[in-house]
Amino acid sequence: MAQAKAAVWKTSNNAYACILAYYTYSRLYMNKNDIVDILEDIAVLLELKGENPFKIRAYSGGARALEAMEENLGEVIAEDRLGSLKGIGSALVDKIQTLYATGELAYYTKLRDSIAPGLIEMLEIPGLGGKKVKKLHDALGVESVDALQKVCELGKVAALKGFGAKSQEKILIGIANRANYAKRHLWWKAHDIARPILEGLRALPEVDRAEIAGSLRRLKETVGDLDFIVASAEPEKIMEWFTEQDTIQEVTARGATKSSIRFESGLQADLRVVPSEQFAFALHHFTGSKEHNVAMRQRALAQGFSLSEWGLKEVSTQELVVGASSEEELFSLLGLPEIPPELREGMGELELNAMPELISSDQIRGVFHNHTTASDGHASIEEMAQAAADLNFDYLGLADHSKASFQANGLDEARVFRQIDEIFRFNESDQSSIHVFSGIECDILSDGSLDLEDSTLEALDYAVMSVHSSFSQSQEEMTKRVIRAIEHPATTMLGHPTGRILLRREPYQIDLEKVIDAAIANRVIIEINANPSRLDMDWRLWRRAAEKGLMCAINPDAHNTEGLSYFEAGVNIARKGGVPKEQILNCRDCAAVAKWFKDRS
DNA sequence: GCCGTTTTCGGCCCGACTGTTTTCAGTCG
Repeated sequence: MAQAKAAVWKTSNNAYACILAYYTYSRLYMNKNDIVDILEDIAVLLELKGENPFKIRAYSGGARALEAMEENLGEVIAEDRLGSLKGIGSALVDKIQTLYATGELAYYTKLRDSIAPGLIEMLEIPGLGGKKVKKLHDALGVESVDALQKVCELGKVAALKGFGAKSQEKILIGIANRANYAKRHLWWKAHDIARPILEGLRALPEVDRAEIAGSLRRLKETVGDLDFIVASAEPEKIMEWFTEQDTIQEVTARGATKSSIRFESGLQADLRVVPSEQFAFALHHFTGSKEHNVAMRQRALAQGFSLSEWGLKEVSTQELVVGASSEEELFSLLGLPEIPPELREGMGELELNAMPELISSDQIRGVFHNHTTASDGHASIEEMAQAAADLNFDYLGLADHSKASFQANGLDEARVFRQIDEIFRFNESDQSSIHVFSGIECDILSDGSLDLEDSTLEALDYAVMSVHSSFSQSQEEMTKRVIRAIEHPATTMLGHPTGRILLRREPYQIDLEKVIDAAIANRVIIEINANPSRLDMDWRLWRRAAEKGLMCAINPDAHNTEGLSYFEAGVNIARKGGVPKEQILNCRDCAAVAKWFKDRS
């Protein structure tokens, strides 16, 4: 349901008008994902209409069936095979074909027009579903969140049959916290909250096993909520411990085997306690992703089994197959090698012949692209080097800003040479337990030229080139600009290639396919900027880019000593992208790195 | 609205939890 709500939000009002105009005037066929969104919208709208729940389910089921279909939609329609998909009957065939061919659907337009947009927004309030929203609308004439707040404050909701004082209070709290609750959270911050809870759970004597599931376990860059899965024969005591954590703002559900809590940041956490024999299945199910689970269930069905969080059943007899004590065994029951959680995104991981070897943090020998007090950092060369040594690194790269980044106290030519000198003296001194490479984070100016003289860049060990200005250029201009910088002989690495700030700033327009090809052709490294708010370049692009030969560097972009530890977030992304260690510069020793800087091999 | 079929319509995934009601409806995942 959460997904259906999101879909409505996505295609509501103006957005839908844009999609419609796009397909109406472009003579393009509507793509599969837009049709899936519309089917999900219809399901939500029907819910608000108080329609037959099975009809509603038929629409969301149809959306899922369409989404899971791997073949080309145009071909399937042309060959008249749409109706043979399970979950898509004659009515949906008609609607999907109409949408595909015209981009429009009168049934949908009429349905949308009959429902106040405010009602869809009301579904975002926890505890309110289609039926309750309909009741609030029918009984009290409520058509917006604002109106709902007013009737709650007047006590009218509590007087409604089926509601009560508690429901009214919950709605008011839900309205007040709506922005927070809808938020996603950076993996790094969510992990900080989750780790002590997981450790606490594991320390309880009643707990056999405990894991964190969901997108946190899959190492997604942002996380919606936390899912803890625990194996135990005594759920009561675990529930008690979980719901009495002092970091909790609110307990939103507390049952015998399932509880939900909310932290001050708005982050929600669910805990499920299952018997030990179900643990592997529950952990796998709640780790997801949804797409991965769909693919797994399809594979099971093809072998005569039905897979769920409870276990693996024989379809013909409905009897449980022999259990699995681990996820590895679960995968093996379906003839698969164990797929690491971070690869479970429904992106063809079931079809991989061999699982890629994923790197680990202890293979990282050092990091590049970090700042000192010379520009906008908060620690000196010595302090940063000591912090790097404390992390057991063999080397540290320092890359302060160049002069165009005036706001960051960027270095001009003279200051660059002074810093090179300081780093040289540091490396020669007794206090250096690790080697410091002298680098720069040089601005790529708006025309693609570089912010420092060639002779200055050549005096450095390496140079990271980054865009820090003119973000609103067209995709064509930006792509050309960045590729020009990549083609400069002094360029060692490209910094944060899209400039995105997660949950805050969209990436700038850039054709990364072309950028990747140019980087490969020029032996230029693209970084994984490991700042938890960036994680740029995105993991979704890495598998294919690495297969084509792109080199990677994991760069914490640290502005203080603590920031060096962000490299762990970059390791997560390299794992998720399946980048092999041979193509990660940080996995090489100091001499090999120096060699790469010299001749790029 | 889909499916399967005893072909013309009945059943549809389901368990956990909350709140309101006192046996159940609605929400959530």
